[in-house]
Amino acid sequence: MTTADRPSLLLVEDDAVLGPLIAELLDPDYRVQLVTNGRDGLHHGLTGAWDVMVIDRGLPVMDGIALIAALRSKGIATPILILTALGDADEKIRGLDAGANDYVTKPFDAGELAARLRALTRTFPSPAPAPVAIGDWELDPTQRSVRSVYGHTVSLTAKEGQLLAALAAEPGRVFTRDELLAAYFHASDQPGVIDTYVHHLRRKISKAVIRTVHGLGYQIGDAHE
Amino acid sequence: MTTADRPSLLLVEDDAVLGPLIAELLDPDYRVQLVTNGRDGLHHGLTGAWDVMVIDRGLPVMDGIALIAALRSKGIATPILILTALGDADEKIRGLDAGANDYVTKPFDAGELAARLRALTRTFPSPAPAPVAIGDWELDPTQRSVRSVYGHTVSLTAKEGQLLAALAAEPGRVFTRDELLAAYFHASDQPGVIDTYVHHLRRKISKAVIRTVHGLGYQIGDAHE
DNA sequence: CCAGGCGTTTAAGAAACGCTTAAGAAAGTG
DNA sequence: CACTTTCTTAAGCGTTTCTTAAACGCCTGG
Repeated sequence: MTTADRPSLLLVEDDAVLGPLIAELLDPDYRVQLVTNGRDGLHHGLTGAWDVMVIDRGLPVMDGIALIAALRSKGIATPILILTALGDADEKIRGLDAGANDYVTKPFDAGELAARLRALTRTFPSPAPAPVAIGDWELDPTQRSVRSVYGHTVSLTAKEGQLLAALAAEPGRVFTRDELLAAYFHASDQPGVIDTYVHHLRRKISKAVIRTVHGLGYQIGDAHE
Repeated sequence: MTTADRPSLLLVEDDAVLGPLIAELLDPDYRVQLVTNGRDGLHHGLTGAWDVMVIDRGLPVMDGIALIAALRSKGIATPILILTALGDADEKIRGLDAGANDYVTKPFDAGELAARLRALTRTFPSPAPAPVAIGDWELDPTQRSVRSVYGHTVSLTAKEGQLLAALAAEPGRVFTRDELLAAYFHASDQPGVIDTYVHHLRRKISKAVIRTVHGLGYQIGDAHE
């Protein structure tokens, strides 16, 4: 997962034409995930770490208002913008009071939508991703450092952090050098780079954290204990 | 300051009829202070502790957009709603990008305005103007000076104070240059400005206060144990 | 047990990044 | 309006990080 990318946006829109259109419209500025009904919206909204959500008022399976109320009741504080054809004042009041932060009616101006999204993301800084546990250590991706269970903190470089995060993402799985290379380094790099960074990590953290699988690659934790 | 009463609302509206009308409309839910020009708006906005502001787009003495930009550049983060007759998309974009959080066009529905204000005040649970401790230093709430534990006082410029306050607001968190830039400087500024102010702060206060995280940004406190 | 492959460790050049300085532009002040 | 302070840009230089490469040691199959 790349960290310093565009903000992530969850778009819940059932219209088969409008959905992809809006997604494309927002694509230059956001990493857009499009889902087409309320149930999927709820699932993604609860499980993903979104910077902002755009939700259609009228949705199949689960209504937009109900979706927002459900998300808010679960403690999701992500800014939400309602996008809908229903423009009368009572509808707006109901949507905003359900927990939405803004309300835009179709037809909408693309620039205005973008500006309103900017205003929302500006005031709600993205929540920090959760730290990853690795044996006796804890990796904080936002800070690029690992802290041992007894308070000692070691700071990592960008590549060291990416490599460690990649391995820790699926404990027990063996990653080949080529997999790691393709995901986090330049395509032109030699597979030997990985060895070098594994060495750096072992020196900084502890030798036992990363295990070598001879002839295959590297692995973290969870072998057969 | 703020009692456990209704939230405080600063209304900047020059129309002699509409101003008192809106004030009366909002009176059941807010403690409304009405001023009728941009200069007074700026003065009240800077000196008072407001929960939310409603600002007219077209104002005598100082334009609404200019007023908002001025408030934001001084570090005022209070939610702002623009209320205006100018409804075309470009105007909205300009207003929102100047730092407003919402934009309502006249004629407006009273219930919708109230709902949008609720959405704004709900999401911003009122600022906490507490003095901030930074290592051996204490940052004055006015953000214009720091005092060391042994009485020595150093005065800061506005930007220096804002930068330090931003970093100190979340000790341990790493802020990227872009985050700091977006929050407290003009959008057109180069990220390098941050480096310059970090240098100024380190010279005025002490080198150890602000930590560099290579490739990411800057951080205060909470890293070396 | 030996040989060849594979992994580990070091070192060093290249590239990216941050620090510092200086100077012009803008804003504030009397 | 002139003066001072503050803000912003840009460029040179030093440091950290990235990548390559080569020497050395360990593992595994025959």
